[in-house]
Amino acid sequence: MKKSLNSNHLMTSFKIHDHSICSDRYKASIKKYCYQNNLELTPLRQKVFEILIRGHKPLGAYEILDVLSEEGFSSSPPIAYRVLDFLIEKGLVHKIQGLNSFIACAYAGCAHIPAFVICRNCDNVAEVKGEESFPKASNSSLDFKIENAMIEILGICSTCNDAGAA
Amino acid sequence: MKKSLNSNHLMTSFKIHDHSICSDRYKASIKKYCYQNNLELTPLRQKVFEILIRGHKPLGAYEILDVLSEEGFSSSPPIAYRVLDFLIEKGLVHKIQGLNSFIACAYAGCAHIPAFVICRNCDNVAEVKGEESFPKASNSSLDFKIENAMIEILGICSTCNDAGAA
DNA sequence: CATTGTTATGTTATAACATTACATATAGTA
DNA sequence: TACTATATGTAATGTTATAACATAACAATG
Repeated sequence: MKKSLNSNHLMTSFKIHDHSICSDRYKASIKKYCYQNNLELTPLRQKVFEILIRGHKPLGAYEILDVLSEEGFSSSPPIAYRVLDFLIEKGLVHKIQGLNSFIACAYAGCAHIPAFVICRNCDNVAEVKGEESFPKASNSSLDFKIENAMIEILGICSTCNDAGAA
Repeated sequence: MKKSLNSNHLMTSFKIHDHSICSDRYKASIKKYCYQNNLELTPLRQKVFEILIRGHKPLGAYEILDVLSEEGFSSSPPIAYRVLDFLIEKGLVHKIQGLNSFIACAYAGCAHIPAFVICRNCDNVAEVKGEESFPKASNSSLDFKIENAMIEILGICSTCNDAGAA
């Protein structure tokens, strides 16, 4: 069985780890996805994605703009929002509504309902597959046609918990 | 067994119904809750809550402010946000993150993880209990201490679906 | 009954997040 | 060449939310 990107993602997001491994996986993942789907991975798009995968913390649009500005790119708001819209539409990035912020998809190219596990202490976020963790969110007995779902779980990760965070 | 407030809530939110029944239930519910918990249910708080329970559509803070203004109340932003913060803190109102809007709690006084079923056509929203519909959101095998969750299910309600909404 | 403390309300200004509308650039192609 | 589509650039504006400060209303206490 093929191992999906970051199959042990939940553990790594909240732990000290060699992030270059994550980073390389994300990069390979977006390149492959864009190539297979004939999507233009322009320098700007690549840059925004690269900024997002520097860590496991979601970034706000204006944080992304600050980094773009520092690194020589244009940085008026639509620059970020347009690229983010593109990446979100293609399923390469998700928006975390509760934080008004954005995070690279951990399962790009793999149909899923995203669910996020958010540590309120260290701000790291792990993505898990909603349909596995919360089956009813995608397959419900409700008299309702489900199209999409937002699942955001808040709390304290084990690392912060062990360190005694309130 | 005691019937909880709006046990058939999911059905009524999306259907034509005698809303005065819902309305009376919400009002009784907040009064009882405030009385039991020694909370001041001031005219402003009562008004904001009353505005929210006029229908099953969540309202944005500025929509609430417009109504307050029309109906002779002060209407600078903090007026609404402060009352909403109070009502949210007490569990009488929830914020729907995906819509930047607010809705009265259907299960006030009853500990629960709220989950929302949102029709993208008619904008009505039904609240269901997250821990019943999505048990893993509250009781997880994840190595993570869950404190809260936001579950928002998007799609088309049966009424809109039957009416042929795209 | 004056003082103090507390909770709630009121107002201005501004921060933070997001979009509209329009201009320019670039690449492919009839 | 000129037409088309896509991507990027920029100014202005819209929307959502909070900070900071001032006042009102009321209860508790000496």
